[in-house]
Amino acid sequence: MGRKAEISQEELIAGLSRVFRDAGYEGASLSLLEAATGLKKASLYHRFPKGKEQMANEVLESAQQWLEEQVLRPLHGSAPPKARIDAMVKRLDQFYSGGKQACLLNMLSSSRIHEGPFSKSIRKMFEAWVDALSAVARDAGADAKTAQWKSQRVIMLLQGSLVYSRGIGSTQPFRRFLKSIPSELLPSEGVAAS
Amino acid sequence: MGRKAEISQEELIAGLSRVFRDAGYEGASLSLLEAATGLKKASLYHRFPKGKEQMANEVLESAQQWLEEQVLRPLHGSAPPKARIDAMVKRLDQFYSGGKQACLLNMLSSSRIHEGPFSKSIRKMFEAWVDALSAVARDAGADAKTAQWKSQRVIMLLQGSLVYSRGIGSTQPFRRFLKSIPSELLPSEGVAAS
DNA sequence: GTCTATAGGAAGATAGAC
DNA sequence: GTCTATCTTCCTATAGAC
Repeated sequence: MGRKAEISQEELIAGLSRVFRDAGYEGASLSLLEAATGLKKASLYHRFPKGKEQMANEVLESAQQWLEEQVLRPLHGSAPPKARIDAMVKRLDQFYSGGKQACLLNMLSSSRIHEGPFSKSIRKMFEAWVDALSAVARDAGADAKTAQWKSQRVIMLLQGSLVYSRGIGSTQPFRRFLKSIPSELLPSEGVAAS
Repeated sequence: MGRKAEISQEELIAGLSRVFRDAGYEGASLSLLEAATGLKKASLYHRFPKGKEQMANEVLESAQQWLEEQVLRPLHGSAPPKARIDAMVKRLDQFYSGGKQACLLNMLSSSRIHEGPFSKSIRKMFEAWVDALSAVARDAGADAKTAQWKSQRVIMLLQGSLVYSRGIGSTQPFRRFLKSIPSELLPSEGVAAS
């Protein structure tokens, strides 16, 4: 076991993640992954024997873990709805670098690799996220159906604002969306829960 | 000049478009493009001497033309706001095959090809679309700022609903979004314009 | 655990027959 | 205008030295 400046597992995944997020699965060539991690192809294969697909899978798992710990857990907490939402907004702003970084769930859901080895994880993440948001909306007084609907809208607006921001070359739509999240999920003025 | 069952320019572009829309730029290999069009690589190069990038460009131009003729023109028309919106909804449903087909503006805006030969077209299409929607919202009584805001939301929801639909493997979010467009753009009950 | 070197194949692109 | 055949480059993946 060598010592020296071996790259940490965390930094490694972070580097790979950056590439997958802005090039997509097919666009993420081993050369780009080399450049982003500072590791040579052969070294990447040492850590990920099953190659690029395994790299993408571990990046996705890492994102899943981040989502659960940093977003879903706070959302399911017992703080007031507004506080839970504010916590999520803060994390999202960091995670997407204020709108400059794309979402893995978008970038990995096309990959023509036999209809998708990532599909299942992606679907589960979307569903868990919507569920967590629904819980907040219900706690804020919405009925189940309304809560679900509002939550799906927030997820769609998140994805859409990232696509739109990238498309027009400005992070403004994403940042505006972040600020609008509370009003998307919480009841409008004067509507109190029972 | 041979006769026979030569593929029409329209069908050709349609075939290429399908591939770019569900595989993205990097994922759209010449083999896939061959399969989708029935033309061999060399024949594709005969029609598109600059190769794949030109194919993507012409597909994008064709989408732009579709957008202008089928969506922007009706939106800028003189029919009642609700009718103009309904016309757009109908076209969108066809164009995205009820949510089964992705949007070029999303799928082509990552391509790592020197920061994007498509960026300019994509930005212009987004902007033109938002402008057209804004015109409708203003005609329905919204002030300029509100109209712009609502229009951007519709575009984000469109993109987001497609991403989300693909992610969870169901077209339901897209179809629900389509039905919600009028209420997104038009003033809510009882709020009359001056 | 990381590297250089290279195998093996698929990708984008071209030449030239028909 | 379309094809088969070929070229070159890039990609994924492996072998083996250190």
